[in-house]
Amino acid sequence: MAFARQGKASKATIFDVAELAGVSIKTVSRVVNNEPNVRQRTRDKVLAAVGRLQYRPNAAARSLSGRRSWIIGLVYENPHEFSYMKDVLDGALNACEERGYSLLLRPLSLPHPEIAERIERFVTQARVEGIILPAPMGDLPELLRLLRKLEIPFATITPKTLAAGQINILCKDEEASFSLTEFLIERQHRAIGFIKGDPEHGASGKRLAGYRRALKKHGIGCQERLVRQGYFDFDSGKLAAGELLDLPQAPTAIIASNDDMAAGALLEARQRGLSIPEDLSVVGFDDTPLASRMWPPLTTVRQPIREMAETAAGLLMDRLNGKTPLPPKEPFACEIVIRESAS
Amino acid sequence: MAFARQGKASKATIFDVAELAGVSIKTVSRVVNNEPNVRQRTRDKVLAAVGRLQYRPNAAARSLSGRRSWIIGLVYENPHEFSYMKDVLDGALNACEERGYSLLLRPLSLPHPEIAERIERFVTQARVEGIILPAPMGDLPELLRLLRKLEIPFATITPKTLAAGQINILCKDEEASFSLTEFLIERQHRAIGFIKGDPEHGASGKRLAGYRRALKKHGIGCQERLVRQGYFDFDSGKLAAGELLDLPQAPTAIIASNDDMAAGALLEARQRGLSIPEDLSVVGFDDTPLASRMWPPLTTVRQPIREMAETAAGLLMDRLNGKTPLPPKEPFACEIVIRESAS
DNA sequence: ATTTTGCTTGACAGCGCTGTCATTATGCAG
DNA sequence: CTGCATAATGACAGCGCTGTCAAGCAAAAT
Repeated sequence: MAFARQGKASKATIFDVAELAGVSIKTVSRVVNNEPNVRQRTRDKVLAAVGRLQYRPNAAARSLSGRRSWIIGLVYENPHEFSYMKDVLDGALNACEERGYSLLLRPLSLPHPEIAERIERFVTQARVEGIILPAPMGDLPELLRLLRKLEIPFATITPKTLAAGQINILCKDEEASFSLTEFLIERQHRAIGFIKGDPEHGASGKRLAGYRRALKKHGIGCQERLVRQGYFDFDSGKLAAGELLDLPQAPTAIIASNDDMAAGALLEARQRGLSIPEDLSVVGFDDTPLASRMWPPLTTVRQPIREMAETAAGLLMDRLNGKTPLPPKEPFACEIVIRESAS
Repeated sequence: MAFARQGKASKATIFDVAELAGVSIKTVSRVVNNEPNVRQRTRDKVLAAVGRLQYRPNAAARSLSGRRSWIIGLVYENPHEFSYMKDVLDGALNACEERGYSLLLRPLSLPHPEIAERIERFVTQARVEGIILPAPMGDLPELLRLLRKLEIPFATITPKTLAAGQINILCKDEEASFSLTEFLIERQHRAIGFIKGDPEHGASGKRLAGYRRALKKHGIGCQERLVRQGYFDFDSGKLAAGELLDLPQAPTAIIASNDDMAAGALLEARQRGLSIPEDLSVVGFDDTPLASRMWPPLTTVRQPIREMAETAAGLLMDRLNGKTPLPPKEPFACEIVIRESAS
């Protein structure tokens, strides 16, 4: 049917559809929302009218009336190196689209003096129904307290400590780190340096634990001087690597708790004239785009961040819709990506 | 159907505030929206009540009633290397927060068979008021046609061709490329290879033009065999660099139209045993985090993407609010960041 | 045949806010 | 003081949808 569509002016409402289909608006509502107890014949009539009028329910009206905003929030620390967050974003967006939700973003820089205020405004104004908290947001007591007070359900991604009564998505960080360390041990490394991640992140402790367990299993004492603090950023990785390489008996391999720090370590080594991997092996975590673009390409651990975020968002929305949550999921598996920075 | 538990967040309504302040709801509305013609005394009373009740206007009600969604959309091509988009996102988010707007994202992968449908649904469902189109979205005829039909204002960021009657944000790509090329010429390079960007992006043509103009100015003929096609991604950069280095008289410097391709070029050179910058200089565009993390750190051009996006979003919202647009802005300036990949 | 049950459908009252327009202060010139 | 312009304020009708509840109706049960 060739309707002269006159721009946005001619927006069909539920009334128009009801009239065209010869039913009540309530029935249209039922069909559009896929509610049960509508005869197939009726459903078809309505659907036809919807198609003919290009009807799209008005989100604002739906929210106001239904007291549901169909919005979830993603609260994150805004990092310089965004690749982790990009995956989280992609996953969350995907899950939202599937279920007809919208996603609102709220970047934060930590530490933030008015976290509570900012988030309260965020939640309260847009009527956000639930929130996704990628690391390290899942471990801010003040934030968690606020969300509980507001009775806003949330889903954490790789938190340090599990949030009781909420959705928590994990991955096998400890095991991955264990395997990565063994990988190095198998290649005859005995002095393996380790650069820790930001202590605020859940992954940091687990990665360290995996490293220690592997050393122990192979009868290599873990020397504390080989373990240095980093903060998941390039500069701290470079710095920590410098300390390690300054040691009287410098390590022959360095495990950095993420790729950005590994890149820093690589640079530091380079500047000292070391060649990689001949003089020093370096490995990282996360398999960011950076890892495959560096020279030499970085051996690293790939986590299914995208899927984890998608799962987190999906379970959160299911919960908001009253579906009983599945039994707690098995943590996601990681995978070592072998490239050329270690031998 | 189970209902999401409505948190305590949604408490006071405009009625409560009106009652406490002893005025009508309309007056509360006026104060909250900063409308004129309210006596100071009254305004204070209302504000006090707002504070006491922690009142936050309900966005859905406001949208429904005011026929304004206070939402703008960001439609982007979802790239593997996200740093450009991260800056766009930060800028847009910032502008939105300042003005009380929400930002909705819609990633797309191009070419997309149902662009129009997807975007129409996006716009129409959430009642998006305006859209930000970072490159290359500003040059999709089908998309622009749709938005015009829907009467949705938009702002393009570095489009190839200016969108008439809309906001267009540009930067001095041509000049930056000119300077970058001169930088190389001053260092005695005479055979300078150029890897073009994705022809769909506005920046690609301008960067090429700047390169050509610089060669011309210095009396160096532009040899077409030194210009290769790339697509802004790592692999295409590597490939193009390979072609360039296979030439009988290979270039001594390569300009890649972005950092990701420069990284690819660097890898290719490396694999041929070339050392950078002694045997080959390589420069890029964008100053992504990658640029400073590579070895050697990349000489590149920094564009103020964040500010550009913030400006785009800001002007767009101003326009939506009936403010007369400022006279067309001067294109944003770029800056060469000199590091160690060229000499 | 009549009642019961369960499936379908519709009438209607809001949800919380803004736009419109009427009404009431207030200020100021005459 | 009076009258009139103008500033302040309020009454009220929706915006487009969903929740509630009651009514209609057909098949199953008695």
